Amino acid sequence: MQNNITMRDIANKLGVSSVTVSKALSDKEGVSDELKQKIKELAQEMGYRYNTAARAIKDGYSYNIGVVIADRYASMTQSFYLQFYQFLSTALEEEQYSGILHMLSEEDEEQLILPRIYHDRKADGFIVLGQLSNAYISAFHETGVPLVFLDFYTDKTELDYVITDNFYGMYEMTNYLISSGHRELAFVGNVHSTSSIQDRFLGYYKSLLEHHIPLRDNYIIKDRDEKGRFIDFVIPDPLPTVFVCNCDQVAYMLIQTLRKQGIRVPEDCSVVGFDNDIYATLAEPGLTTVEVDRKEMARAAVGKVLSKIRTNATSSGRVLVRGKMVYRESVKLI
Amino acid sequence: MQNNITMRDIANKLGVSSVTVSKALSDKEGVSDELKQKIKELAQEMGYRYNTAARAIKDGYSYNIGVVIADRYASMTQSFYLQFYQFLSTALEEEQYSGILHMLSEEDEEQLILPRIYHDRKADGFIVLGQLSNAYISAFHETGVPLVFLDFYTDKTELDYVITDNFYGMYEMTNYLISSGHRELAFVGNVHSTSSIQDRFLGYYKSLLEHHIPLRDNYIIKDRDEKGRFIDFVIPDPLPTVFVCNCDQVAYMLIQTLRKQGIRVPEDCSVVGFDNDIYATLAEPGLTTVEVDRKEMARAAVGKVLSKIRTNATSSGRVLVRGKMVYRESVKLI
DNA sequence: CTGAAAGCGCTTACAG
DNA sequence: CTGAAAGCGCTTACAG
Repeated sequence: MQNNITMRDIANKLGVSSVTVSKALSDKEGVSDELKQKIKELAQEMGYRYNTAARAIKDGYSYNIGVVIADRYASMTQSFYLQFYQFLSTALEEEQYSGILHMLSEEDEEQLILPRIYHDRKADGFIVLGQLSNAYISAFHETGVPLVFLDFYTDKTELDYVITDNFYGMYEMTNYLISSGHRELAFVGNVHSTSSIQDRFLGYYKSLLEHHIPLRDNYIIKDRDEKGRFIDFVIPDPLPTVFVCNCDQVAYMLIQTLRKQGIRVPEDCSVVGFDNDIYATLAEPGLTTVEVDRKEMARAAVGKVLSKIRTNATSSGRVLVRGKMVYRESVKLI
Repeated sequence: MQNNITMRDIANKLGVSSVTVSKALSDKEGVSDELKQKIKELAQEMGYRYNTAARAIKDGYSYNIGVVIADRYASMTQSFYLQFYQFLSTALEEEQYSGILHMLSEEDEEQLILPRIYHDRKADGFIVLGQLSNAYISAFHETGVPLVFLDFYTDKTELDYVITDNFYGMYEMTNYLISSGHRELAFVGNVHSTSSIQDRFLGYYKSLLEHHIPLRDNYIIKDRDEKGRFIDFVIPDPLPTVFVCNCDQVAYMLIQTLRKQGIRVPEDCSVVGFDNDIYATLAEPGLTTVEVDRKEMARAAVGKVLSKIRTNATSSGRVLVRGKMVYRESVKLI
């Protein structure tokens, strides 16, 4: 170890007690401003570093939050989750907390092996980012450790979720398309794959209902199987005027498929996405899409897990964070 | 807090001392196998969780390693770094360590503010993933905390680096292109931007030298400015037979630029990349490239930082990890 | 405004 | 094979 300066070392140098140093460094009452100042300066000078472990052993808090992401999301969804982590990290720092990122392997998920940081008490609570198996979620929840699920939800009502308002976002998007003159709107996504896709679909459907546009079977196009592996699109004939894709990546892939068939976007048909991630700008033309407000979601998740830790509250529920429309060139006005 | 079972609780239930429980749970000598077994079972049953903080305060180790990534890499290079972190995380877990991921903001980097986890002693050592400013690197190094730099290096010889063998990888790639009949090879990348690009360029140049192919000024094409922001390509006329790009993303963007000018790949000219990241398969045609062995690099970085922590060694040096060629359709044999 | 005492949960000698 | 004692670095009452 490079330096092991303790409060006592500082105290000795100044001829005061370590209690006084402790109070000074954490800005507590009961030390004269003058002494406080002197102590802080000396601490800085001696390269003192606060020993979190010592505090942890007293108050029982590690001041760390575990962030759990399944391995498979690391490769699949690009920088999406790393950026999410970044926002979490920023929100945590504001509360003097640190994030311990735990990548959950498929084996551990299947065998219901909780993160080591749980068993080591290295984290006071956990934020689970992205859908996991129900069995794993239950196992985790049963430990009683403060837990918030981010970016997905399940049918378990006793848990806490922070999600983007998928339903409302897609509802708004579909309303926009209809107001742009579209009447033949296909949805692209496997409705049985994730709760996000399901809700986006329902938002789309609500808009259709409100506008008395019938839902047509061949206008619901699968993009992946139940395990999340992408499959080939079945392009309906006749073509809809717009493809409402459940996410930008799928919109991106769809445009490629269409191009191969000689169908131009948006001249021959329009395409929209959801997320406003890298694929939205990678696509040609750029995608009209719904931006997920990850910053706000991160903030909400951190707030929730910290309040569970602090108040031991068992209140649960879903927090819906509103997204916002981003307009680009992939939609033709009719 | 949900559960606060301590070793003493277990000891009391069994009528033994907490010392015995401590020994049993950490598989130390001096407890009969029978008792050991009983203690472990009861611990499991009572939902005992090991209190790392208590150990930390004794031996001075947090059993955490800080992983520092600059914010800007989160958005720029896709899942590349998250996957890197995943490998680091796996390697750390094997050593009973956890990773604390710290996203470094641009302000903190400029103002030389070290990560909170450093000041909190929450980590025993650090792995810095991706290039940072020299001033920041120096400030970090001067603290004396065990430190390993991953995926880049600088001219400071007293530091530890783990990098991919950029030089050798690009040398091998260029050799392959020349053996495929190419004689007009342009390099795409700003040689003054990062050490990786510079080394890849030098590997390319070494191959040219060995084959007595002259280096031509207009065949060195800038892809970004010194700050790393991408700029428009200046396509040379006449066209080279192959563009040797410093990374897959740039190869991807170049192909798009070429396509707009009506130049087909690989029919009219070939393009190769480096990294084998998402852009290698996103590109059409798929890119022939060099795969970086991030798993091995992660393992090497973890090994190095842990040995610095454990032995307090000050030995330093560069570890070069070999990449491997990946052949796809973007190269035409001449 | 300042400090002596006790204790957080564990581990490390050491004694039996 | 088992356990009493001391101590890691801090904070929290409490006394002066």
